[in-house]
Amino acid sequence: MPHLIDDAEAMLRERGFKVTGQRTLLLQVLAGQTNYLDAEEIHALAHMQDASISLATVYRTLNLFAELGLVDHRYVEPDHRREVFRLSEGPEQHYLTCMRCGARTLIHTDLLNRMAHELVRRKGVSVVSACACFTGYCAKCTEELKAAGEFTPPVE
Amino acid sequence: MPHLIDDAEAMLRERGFKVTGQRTLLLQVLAGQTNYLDAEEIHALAHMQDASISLATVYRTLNLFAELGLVDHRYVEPDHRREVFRLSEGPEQHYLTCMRCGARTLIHTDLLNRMAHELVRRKGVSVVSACACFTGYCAKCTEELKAAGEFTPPVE
DNA sequence: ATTACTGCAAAGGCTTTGCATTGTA
DNA sequence: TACAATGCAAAGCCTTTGCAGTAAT
Repeated sequence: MPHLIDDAEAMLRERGFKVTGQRTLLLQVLAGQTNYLDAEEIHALAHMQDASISLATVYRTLNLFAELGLVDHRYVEPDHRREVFRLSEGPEQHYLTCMRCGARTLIHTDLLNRMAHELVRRKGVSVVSACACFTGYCAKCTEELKAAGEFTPPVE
Repeated sequence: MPHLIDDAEAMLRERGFKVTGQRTLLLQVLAGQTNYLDAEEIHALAHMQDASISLATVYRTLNLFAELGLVDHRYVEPDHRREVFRLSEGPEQHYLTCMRCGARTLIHTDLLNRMAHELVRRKGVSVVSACACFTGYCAKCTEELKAAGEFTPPVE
């Protein structure tokens, strides 16, 4: 875990960026999370360690990290309103977001990767990032809605 | 094609909504397009027929149509900034959007549908909509970048 | 005659940006 | 000492909303 942060800082220096307290702090915050968080959530966590860090810096830093490939950034909520971020180590994660309770159900992405590969092979394009957003109801809400007879059968 | 509009208008009436000139016009505009368009593009097209139609009405109408299932609405651009709309007849379409020239490459969605079905089967969830956004370079730009030696091999 | 719908302009929510200041190298 | 990075506040961008007026049933 500290490894990751050291590597990231080395990368920053290598590319001529400065290693500031804010950048180190944000790396620590991100390293402590496995889920995707939005900028405000990340800011709130960072703020506990350094009350002076600004939201603007959080945005600027996350965007820099994304450009450097240090973080994944995606839209996960059904409304695609806010972007979410996560350190980019580890496997890609995709979710189904529940329209009723907001719960996220993790999705295996082997099929998504297959789609990307097929695209490359068949169309000659290059895929830089793939994002899948599923919207619907989580298992619990699906049950409850069925039990209540309020269930309009969805697309599938 | 007029069929489609008549059906939509019948549906509006059935559900207690009024069939206004603006709604009919927007149905016509949408019926004349196969691609996804954003609200401003749709407004521009409608504006040519009725200079008094407002962007607010376009948004309200598109959202109503989406709730009624008359239009698909999704985020297609890499930045996910603006939502795009299309009449929901016809098969789902997904794209890879080129980061260099903006071109959209159509993607077959059988694998995406398989993903959705697997999700339902394995996790007990219900899938209402699935959205896949691929970002990268189109075939032409991939070629050109390779030729220019400017190509950093992407994720795939 | 109702009551939904529209246009306008203002507000909302998330993100970016200009500028003076601070801090890294 | 240079110059990138920061904080603050303002602006940007897309979308929604309140309200008074208009139009569909």
